[in-house]
Amino acid sequence: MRVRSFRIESIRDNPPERYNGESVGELMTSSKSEQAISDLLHNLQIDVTSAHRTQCTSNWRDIDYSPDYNKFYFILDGEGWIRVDDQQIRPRPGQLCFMPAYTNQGYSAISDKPFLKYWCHFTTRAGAFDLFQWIGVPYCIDIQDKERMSRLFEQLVEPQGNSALVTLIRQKAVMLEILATFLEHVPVRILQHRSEEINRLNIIHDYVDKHLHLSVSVDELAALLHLHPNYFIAYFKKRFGISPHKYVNRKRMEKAKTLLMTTALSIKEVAALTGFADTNHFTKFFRKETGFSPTEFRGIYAS
DNA sequence: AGTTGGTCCATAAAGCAATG
DNA sequence: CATTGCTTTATGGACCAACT
Repeated sequence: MRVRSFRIESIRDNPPERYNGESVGELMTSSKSEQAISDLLHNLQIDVTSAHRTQCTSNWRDIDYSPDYNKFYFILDGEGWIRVDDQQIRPRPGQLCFMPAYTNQGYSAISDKPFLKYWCHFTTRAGAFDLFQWIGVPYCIDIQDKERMSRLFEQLVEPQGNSALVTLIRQKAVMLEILATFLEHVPVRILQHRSEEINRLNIIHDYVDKHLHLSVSVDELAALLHLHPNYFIAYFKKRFGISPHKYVNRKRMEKAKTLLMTTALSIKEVAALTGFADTNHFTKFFRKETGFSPTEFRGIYAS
């Protein structure tokens, strides 16, 4: 049996950064935070559970509930009231409202002119949580190009495709486009209660990045976070949706692909730079992951 | 020489349950 | 929440063969 020793000495040169505990959370201005989020986005799973264009009635109302899906309202006309956590909003036509999953919400008509709106329910799974359990965004924004947003929602509501398969894929594509447009126009911050996890993911990311040419063991990574290897594996997988070892391998493949596309290094050299002592194994692994042998891949994608 | 592929097997990684 | 001991699973390196 392998004894997993806890190696304190390997921690010193890379101490985990403590989050400073500010209430607002960290604005995602640094590439460091974006890095962790884009790591999470590697296994983003998007699902649209419903999408409609609805003329609400005056009894449109629910004042206390917590859905397990996110919602967008794109207001076309009318007026109404929305609450997310303790923030109350009176959205106007032309505004896009976002209500994150797992937060307490309420909504109500407030006059005899209830909302006419596009709306959708969707999830954006990233690791253990929904993307919006990692990041915080404003709940209501003005949309500049209202025609375009209307078109997108129309496509979301009535996705076009010559088969159920294509229709579903189109719908996901449109949902992603709406999401991207939304995220493009809002400040994104790391949610405070997730910042420690984001920091931890960043520590792992940086270490793996720097040591990819060596073989990075799970024990080393566990030591970085001062956690027992067995616990670390479970922790990492639960939070980030991928086992540490698979994460490292993903990084190795990303680097291998880049090297194959952008350099003329031999396969042997690429293997060495991505932590494979053995070219045979590198080739086999690469084919398993990409469906191509390294030289095939280079032939297809190298510029 | 360089690359790809197959099989074997030691051991690292992952999973599990008990415990503090 | 985190650690620990134990079991199961999967990986990756060694070695060999074939092909360009």
